[in-house]
Amino acid sequence: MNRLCDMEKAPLTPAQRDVYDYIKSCCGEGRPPSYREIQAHLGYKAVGTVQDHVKALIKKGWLEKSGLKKSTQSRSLTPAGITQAKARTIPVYGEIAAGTTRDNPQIELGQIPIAADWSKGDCFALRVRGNSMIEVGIYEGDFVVVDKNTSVRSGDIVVALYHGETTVKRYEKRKDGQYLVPENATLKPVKVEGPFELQGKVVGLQRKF
Amino acid sequence: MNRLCDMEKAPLTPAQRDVYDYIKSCCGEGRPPSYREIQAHLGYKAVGTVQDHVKALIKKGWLEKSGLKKSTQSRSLTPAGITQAKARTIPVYGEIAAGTTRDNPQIELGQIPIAADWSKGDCFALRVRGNSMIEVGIYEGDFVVVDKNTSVRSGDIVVALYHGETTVKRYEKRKDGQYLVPENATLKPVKVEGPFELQGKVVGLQRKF
DNA sequence: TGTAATACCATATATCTGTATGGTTGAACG
DNA sequence: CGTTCAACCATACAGATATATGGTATTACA
Repeated sequence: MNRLCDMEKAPLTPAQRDVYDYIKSCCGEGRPPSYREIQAHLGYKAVGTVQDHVKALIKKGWLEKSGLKKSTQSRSLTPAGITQAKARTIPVYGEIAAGTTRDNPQIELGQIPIAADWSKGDCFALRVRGNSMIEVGIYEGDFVVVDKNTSVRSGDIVVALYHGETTVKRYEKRKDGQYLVPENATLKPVKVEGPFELQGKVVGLQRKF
Repeated sequence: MNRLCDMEKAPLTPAQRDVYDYIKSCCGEGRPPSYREIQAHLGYKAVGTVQDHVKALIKKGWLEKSGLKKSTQSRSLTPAGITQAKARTIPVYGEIAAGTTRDNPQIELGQIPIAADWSKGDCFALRVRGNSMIEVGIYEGDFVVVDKNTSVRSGDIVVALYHGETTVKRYEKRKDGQYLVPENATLKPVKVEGPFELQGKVVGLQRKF
């Protein structure tokens, strides 16, 4: 299989790839490694060996030093191209519980990045349960990105809290009241009666296969 | 609107929240800060102040030290309980042209962020055209995230270049040959004959509403 | 009044970390 | 043959880093 991008980078030697892979994996798990951690992991007997490889990797454009100042360069090695550019991270909730009071808190499952241009406002992500929206391509397990502050109009897909349950539905304002409409032929629209809360408008979706 | 998260932990004092927020933001941008970086950022005149707050944050369960050994604890402070999402930007191609040579380069439409844990390998995003995969929730206009290096197995959703066209399909290896199978009842599987190329495996999807 | 908690400051130190310097070995190349 | 280069090893050191110790001032509380 040919390579479609990253052609500008010079190819790596096996030893260099080992070093690069380890640095990359460390960064993915939290923080960049120190030179001596790389040394230990790959079984070298000298730091200088790591220095040589890192120097080569930087020269070839595979690594960058995030440390701006010379004074704070400890653990600053990161793979080039992994940037925070125009991304922002938002919290992921497994479930939006009723009330959301101090006694009934939200559980944050993690953080996911979204493109900054998806929304300017206050957002969160919600893991979708159920198949009520499969006809618009929203599946169980997907993460919907929800904007809390955008005003909701009739026809928008929303996250609503109703009868103590959080659901993703299409919101419709009809003559005889408000409706939460599923996009699944086997389910029927629900007329909203009593208290309910619009948690926000769905502005995006992410799915991991 | 009310706050949806982080209520289960003991509440933070304003000073503690400042420290926590800074650590969290640093982790999102690449690497955890050192005590002295926290000190400088918040304008303290002593490291001990930071020590006190960090100690309190750990005790209350807001922070964790990822450094397992006592010997390597530099820059090991990370928010507890949440897997810090590393954002990674990948190029978006509108179309994957045949050949992909130096004379026929890829046109990069932009960059989008993905969670770094989606894939370790070389990735790109592709804007989906057509409705051949609507039954697995891939719609026109969606961005599929494609991993170039992951090995493709029968049954995977792939991006393939065939007859000069780039398509998203399910790849199947049958007794009588290779097939590109659409997930749309109105379309039929295509048996691959002649040259074709697997551009990569679809590992994720993003949609903007 | 005593005591505990918060929020600071000042100083000291063992260890970690990046970097510099110089050397060895073996393969590739003209 | 000499040269280059990748891939190592050994040692040294200035500055960064986490940590420990011991302060002061304020507030809250019983």
